[in-house]
Amino acid sequence: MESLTLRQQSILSLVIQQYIDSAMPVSSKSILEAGGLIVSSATIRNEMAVLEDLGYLTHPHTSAGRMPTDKGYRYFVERLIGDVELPLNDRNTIRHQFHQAKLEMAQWMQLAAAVLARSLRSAALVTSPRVEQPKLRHIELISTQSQLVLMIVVFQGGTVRQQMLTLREPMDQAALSQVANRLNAVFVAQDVSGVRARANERLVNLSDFELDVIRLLQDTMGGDERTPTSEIFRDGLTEVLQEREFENQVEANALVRALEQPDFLNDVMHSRVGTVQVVIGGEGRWQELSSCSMVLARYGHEGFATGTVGVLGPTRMQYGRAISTVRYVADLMSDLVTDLYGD
Amino acid sequence: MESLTLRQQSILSLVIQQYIDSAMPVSSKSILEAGGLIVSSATIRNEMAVLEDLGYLTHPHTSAGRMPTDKGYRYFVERLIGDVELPLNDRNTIRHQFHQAKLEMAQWMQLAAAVLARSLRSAALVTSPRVEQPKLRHIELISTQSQLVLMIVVFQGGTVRQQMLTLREPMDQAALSQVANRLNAVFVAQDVSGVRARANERLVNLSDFELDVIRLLQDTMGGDERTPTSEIFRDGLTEVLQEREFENQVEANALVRALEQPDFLNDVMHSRVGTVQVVIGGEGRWQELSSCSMVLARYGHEGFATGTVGVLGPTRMQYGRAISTVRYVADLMSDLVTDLYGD
DNA sequence: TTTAGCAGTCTATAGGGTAGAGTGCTAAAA
DNA sequence: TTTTAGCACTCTACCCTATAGACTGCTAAA
Repeated sequence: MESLTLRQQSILSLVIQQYIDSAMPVSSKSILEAGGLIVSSATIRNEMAVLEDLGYLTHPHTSAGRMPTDKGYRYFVERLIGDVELPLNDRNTIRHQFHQAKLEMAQWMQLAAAVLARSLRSAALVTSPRVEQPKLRHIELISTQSQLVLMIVVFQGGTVRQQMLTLREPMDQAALSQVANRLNAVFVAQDVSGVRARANERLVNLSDFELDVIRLLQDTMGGDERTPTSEIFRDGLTEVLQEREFENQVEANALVRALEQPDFLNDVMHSRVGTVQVVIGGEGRWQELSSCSMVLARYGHEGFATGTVGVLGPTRMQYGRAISTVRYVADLMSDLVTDLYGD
Repeated sequence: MESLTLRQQSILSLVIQQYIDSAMPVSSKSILEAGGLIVSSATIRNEMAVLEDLGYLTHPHTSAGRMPTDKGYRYFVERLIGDVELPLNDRNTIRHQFHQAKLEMAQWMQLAAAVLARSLRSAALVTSPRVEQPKLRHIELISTQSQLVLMIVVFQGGTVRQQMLTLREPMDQAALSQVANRLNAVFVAQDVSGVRARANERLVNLSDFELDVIRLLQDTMGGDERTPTSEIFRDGLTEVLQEREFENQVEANALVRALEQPDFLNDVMHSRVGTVQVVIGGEGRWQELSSCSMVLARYGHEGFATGTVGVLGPTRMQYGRAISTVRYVADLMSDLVTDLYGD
């Protein structure tokens, strides 16, 4: 990333801000009129040509104004916008919206998505917090039909997972409850490795059915990485489809398809590290997002339980506002995780 | 609904079928070429004019072919398509897709939506089964932080709901477990009214905290109708946005907005009665769906636990295939409900 | 009641011409 | 060396017109 003169930085900044507002290529004259610079439009044109040579701006055609490239946005995000905290006013509005919700994780996540979507007029994505080493809190076995059992597993922190398993021979509810009690006595407060260790210790004493349950329990506790343990909440698809760049039906479809694909989303949402991260134009990795940017933030407590919140909009996005809003919502979510999961 | 001559019925049917295929107004000549009728195009034109007078067809402009009105589609669906069972081939394909899933309700519903969406190239909607009079199976209280408690309620049939509540004064986990045990002893196997009755019987013996828990329990069991107890699973938004009628961005946005609005969906999905129901053009009730049709079916067991599956596409929809596919998927889901919830 | 034939209607498309918004370049000014 | 005025040049967006062609609706005959 070359270093730009102050004047070049100002011009780049002005071009980007105007382009974000208007979605139209920006002319040298309109930069002049925006004030702030005391040079002629010809000088601005020269500087713009330089910025284009350096790869920060482009041209749709000869006689059109300039618009930012992904590299331009990147420079803007990393060097030109100060890292402002969200104004008190907005903070209050957002906190107020959360205040009305009951203390339930699922509700909060849906709400977080809604708040982000409406506040930033973008699509919003929120993943549920994933506990790194879940510990068993309670296991329950429920007979539903002669040969079918519903297993309900509650983890510390309150995550609940349910799973069916089939019986080789019929068992009544009393027998099932007895098994559940035995398992609870042994495995409660253990994580996956603890469960494995304790199961191995007492292999001889376990019935076939108990072994089945334990195997399923281990699966549920994170044996296989393929099953994503976190849900994804979405909102604001409408908002982002309003934008100019998605008037074109093909682009719009590509975006909708991407946002409908759980695999794709999991990929995107789980690859984030650090506090707030800005992904511009798919960053070469996700072709579907070539005209989109994402602002993502982790929430929760590293090494314990973490999730991701973020917004997705056109590259022509209000980065400053987006970054501070996403960060603020992530902080609120972190507080909630602390409340729900303890310290 | 006037009665049409056989020839009028044939023409209406042909117009609709061709329009569904091509999305273009259908001319008298193309009806002639489709074969089946041994009359001239002039006669067909006359009949078309009659069908237009009766309200079954329209005209975008004078020199264009005919296209069906909502009334035309309605007549077609109710009288002109025989009620065919889904071909064995398709049945097998669909059953095969479900076969791979584990026996978990949430997974099945997501899968049902995916199967419908792909099989019919439409948006698909599936609501989770709602138990009419849920009975308590187990209640669990988990301390997360000094003043916060997570309540987990398991209903008969395996539905799980979680809810937070705040303590007036700190309690440790042992105390909480004791409360949970007492409540389980009293309230297990009761429905809402049972819970209310038993709570009233022993009001004097209950602590403030226990009263709080019972109140929350009653809420959760369906005290207030506003909280929708069923989730909605979606898929295939992409498919439906591909259709010609949604090239127009305004229409497309209206549809996306409608499908993002939980209230709207709840309204639509819970208002169905009967086996398979076809809603054409929003039926005057839902303006957002003016160019859409829905094919909906209930699944589960009436008076016990029921949900809805359905697809949403342009009014120009393959009704025959849609009806038999939706019905077949609903039947499969009913079987699953029987398996999971017992008879 | 059906049909051939034809006039009339409307759309979709292509061609051509123009205004205007912007740039790039050149040569003079600072 | 940097900045600027001025101007030629480019490209789009828009409007106007003309035309081909796809259908219908009507009329009068079969």
